[in-house]
Amino acid sequence: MQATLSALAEPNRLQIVELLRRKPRGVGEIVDRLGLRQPQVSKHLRVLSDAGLVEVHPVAQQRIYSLRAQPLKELDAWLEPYRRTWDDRFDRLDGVLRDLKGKDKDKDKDKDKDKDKRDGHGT
Amino acid sequence: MQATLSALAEPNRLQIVELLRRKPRGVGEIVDRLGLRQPQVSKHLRVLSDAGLVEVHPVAQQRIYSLRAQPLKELDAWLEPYRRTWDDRFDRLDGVLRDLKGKDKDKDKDKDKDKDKRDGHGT
DNA sequence: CAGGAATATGCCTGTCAAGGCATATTCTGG
DNA sequence: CCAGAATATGCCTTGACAGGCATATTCCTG
Repeated sequence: MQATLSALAEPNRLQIVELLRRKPRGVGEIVDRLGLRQPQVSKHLRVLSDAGLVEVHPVAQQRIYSLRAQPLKELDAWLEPYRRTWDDRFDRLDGVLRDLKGKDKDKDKDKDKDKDKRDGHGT
Repeated sequence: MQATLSALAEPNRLQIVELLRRKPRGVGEIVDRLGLRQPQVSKHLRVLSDAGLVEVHPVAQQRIYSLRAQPLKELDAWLEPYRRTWDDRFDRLDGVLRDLKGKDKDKDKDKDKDKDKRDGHGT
């Protein structure tokens, strides 16, 4: 996840990924389309490859790079819990604010703290 | 999109976001939970804020930060075209490879290549 | 108004990553 | 084996950025 995000955070890399979304392509074609230098594209592809975002298939002296679905699926899965809150959770801010304003000394115990304890974030 | 990805690419920032997914929190609480130094947390929150990922609500001297849905929704939307290809498109690699092997001077039949003259970096 | 809590900012430093460039590497055909 | 195409690597330089720390700022309370 972290790896996926880091890899996609680079603009050129993101473009490469978007380019590969259509179909697999050789390095030269990517160089051509994005107007980048060949070595740099190779390096970006390396990073993407290390992140598992692309895979390569040699054809003669060419290397055809194609997208791998898994990392993006994981990103999709990561978004899942957020999707769930988009509807009702976000506007509970008011409640929290009100709660904070009406706080007193007894809150030192943090009664709502232990309920946060059980999270289970997997990334 | 780019901004969102860059912001989330930083591990601590990602953790902050995941922390805020549960509910809005003040800076101090984040500092406490993640074991980071306060100034650094403030800086990360600043970045997240600039990226539109969080918003702040002052309550006395406290600043309550909460998640904003939009950027994540956009990320979700960005994934949409990929979701579509996860089923059938990715294994068309064989076809492309076969195609490349059997071609001599026949370039790709894509026609959107004339607009790749752009040098800028785009979004 | 003073004191103090909660945050934000400024400055400095070390690290790391991206671009540029030359060159190595791999593969094909003759 | 040689030449050449397609791609990868190594080295160097520079800029962005995260962390550390001191300090400024804001706001509440007595």
